[in-house]
Amino acid sequence: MNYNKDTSNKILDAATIEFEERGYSGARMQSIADRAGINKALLHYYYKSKDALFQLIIQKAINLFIPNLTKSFNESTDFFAGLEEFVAAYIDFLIKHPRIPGFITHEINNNPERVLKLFKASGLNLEPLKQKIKEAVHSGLIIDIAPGQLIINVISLSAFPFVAAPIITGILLNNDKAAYQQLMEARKKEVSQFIIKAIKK
Amino acid sequence: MNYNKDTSNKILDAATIEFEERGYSGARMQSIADRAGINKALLHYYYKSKDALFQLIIQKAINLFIPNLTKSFNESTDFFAGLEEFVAAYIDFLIKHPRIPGFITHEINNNPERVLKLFKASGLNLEPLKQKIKEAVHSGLIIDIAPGQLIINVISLSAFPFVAAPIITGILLNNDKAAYQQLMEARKKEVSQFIIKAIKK
DNA sequence: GGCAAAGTTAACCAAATAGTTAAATTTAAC
DNA sequence: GTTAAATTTAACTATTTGGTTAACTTTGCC
Repeated sequence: MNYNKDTSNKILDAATIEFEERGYSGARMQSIADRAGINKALLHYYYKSKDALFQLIIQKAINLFIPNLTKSFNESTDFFAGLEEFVAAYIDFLIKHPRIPGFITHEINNNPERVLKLFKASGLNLEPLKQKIKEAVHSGLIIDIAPGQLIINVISLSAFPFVAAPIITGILLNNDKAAYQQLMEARKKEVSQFIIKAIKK
Repeated sequence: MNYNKDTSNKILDAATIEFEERGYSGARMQSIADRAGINKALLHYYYKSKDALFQLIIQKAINLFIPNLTKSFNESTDFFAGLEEFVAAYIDFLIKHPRIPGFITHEINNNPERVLKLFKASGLNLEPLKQKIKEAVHSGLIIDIAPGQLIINVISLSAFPFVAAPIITGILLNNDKAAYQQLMEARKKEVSQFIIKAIKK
């Protein structure tokens, strides 16, 4: 069995686009082959099945989506600076991969067991982060807020505008895509400021 | 052509569940028939096609999803009270229809033109709300924030935790579904408080 | 019980889909 | 030019899917 690394990557890139755009059910192997500029037989030569390919793609998406939350905060001596840094980096990442949150949330709602297993396999550990939030509360630095709620708020404000991109663009911005991009860029700072103001004592 | 209203509704309910769970591509007419407790031939007798059925379901979902934003705020003399009222009612609605935001965002990313058309057909007009936010900024009641950004933040904080329900339940709450329900109930108040603190001068 | 309305069955259709296979062709390296 | 590696072609398979149809059965009403 021989593989060309270039071809393999072309397939992965094509499959990423296809699965992100259409989800597992809507994606088509022929379409992936077309996108990759190969024939379907070669696609099956390189990747055993649709399912095998999907597994790789969503695993990668999850590993990209899960920011190293604990690292970002643990390395920052200043709670608020760490938050700002995280939000900016995270939104920046999402600007480059705008479809990932929607892809993941759709698939995890379709097959919770399978996708959650991948989340857990990624080694995500939120306890240090929760602890750090608790300490900030305890020390009087921020208001009394449950760590889980704060984490949810941070991710919601960062990710949902990408999930809802067509609505925002179409309804709020009169189909002005450039305006949408500006809005997202602006959120790198606006979201963290919003959050900090909300929690600062 | 004769129709039994009861049967018609059973089909709509079944289709709602099927489309919300699997999306358009993943939904199966046989599955919808099974859920409704009828045979597939009758399903086609009542609804011409998968597409026709889907159109009805997503139209209804959008009409439910779009809260009457302007009404809620226009009727409230107090900006913050109006915000609190809206958030509580909106999250309450989402608790009852937890899959709607994920359904809509997935489908609108799959077929933006079609779904956006439905949004526009729903008569949503955000200008009065934007105006009200501008006035609150101008009068010094709230910080200087772009109306669009505030609207995005309110909807993000309200809706995304439902889109991300399996992640929150599985990762943050150790698969404790009751805890998830409590968390969502708590958000009726926590979200509005978070927002008000973030924007209040 | 009769009859019309509503629903079911069973078989069917065409198209699409993921996947397969062997032979042929092209590419790349020497 | 030769050869091995990589890719393509063309045809195929089995299954699934949305949709159809006519005959039959069940239900509800009078």
